[in-house]
Amino acid sequence: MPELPEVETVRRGLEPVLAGKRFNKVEQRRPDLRFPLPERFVARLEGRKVERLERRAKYILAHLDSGEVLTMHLGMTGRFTITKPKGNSQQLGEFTYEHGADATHDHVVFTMSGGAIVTYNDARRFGYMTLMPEAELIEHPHFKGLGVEPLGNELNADYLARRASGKKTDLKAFLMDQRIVAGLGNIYVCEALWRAHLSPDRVAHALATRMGKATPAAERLVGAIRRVLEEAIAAGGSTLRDYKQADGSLGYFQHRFAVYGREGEPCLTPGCRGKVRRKTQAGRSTFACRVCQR
DNA sequence: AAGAACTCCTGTTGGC
DNA sequence: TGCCAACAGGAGTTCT
Repeated sequence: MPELPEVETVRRGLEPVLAGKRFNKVEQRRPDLRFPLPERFVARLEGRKVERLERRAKYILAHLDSGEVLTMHLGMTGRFTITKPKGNSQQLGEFTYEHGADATHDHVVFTMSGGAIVTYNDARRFGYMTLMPEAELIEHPHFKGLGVEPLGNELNADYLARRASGKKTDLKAFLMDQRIVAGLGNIYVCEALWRAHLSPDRVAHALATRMGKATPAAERLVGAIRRVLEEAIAAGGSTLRDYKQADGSLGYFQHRFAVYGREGEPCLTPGCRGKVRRKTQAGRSTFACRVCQR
């Protein structure tokens, strides 16, 4: 489900109920998600304190006082629900959800020392969790080849140009590749390419000159990626704030997309007369305007 | 060996 | 209304 802005929003929502708190009780309701849950999962968590909660790419990382790190990936449909001691619930995910309404896909439940009950729900079970000593994290297959954080300084036009150099794949696949830029997904790749006026079909190495130097297209793309992610995070944050005083429903993803999900509708580029088209690339829907994205 | 296709799983949606 | 194919914010594995 979530891309970087959604994962970051979930992290921010979880932080106050996890960071500095202990796992008083951990319920594991099935042996696996996408992969088997870690060995002795419950025993290694119970009694441990979360020292801090970080995000890397689309992973949420809980650093524990045992020296281990709990990593959580939400896959396509993973979500966390926080139930506060008073009984009202807060959902960090896509859909409105009344806590307790349907526990069919509630797979892991954390009861924290602050009193919050944090439930991981994942219908498709494409999400996963791992638990390992902090030192092993950088060598772990999930993290080792991960590309740069798009909101950090490492993402710049020269980096993109260098990584794109010689790559014959198209820009859509290039940007979806977590080894290049970590955290983008189908929606934000479509949105960033639209903002940069670049066709998803353009060959990736067109971002670089023959000398491997960045092109104006690479510069535009970097700016577009940063801005769309920053705006989305800001929107997620404000939604969460509103929610705290709300009654139990959360319209979480209210961000307005320029192309994603807008097949057949007019392109929003000022002065452009094109329509948004949808096509399938690598089994995923790509939305783009053929007129202003070249 | 890069690049594309296939796969895991369940739920929702839209067309007939 | 029912049925069924298509599709869904991901990414590891297996192919060509």
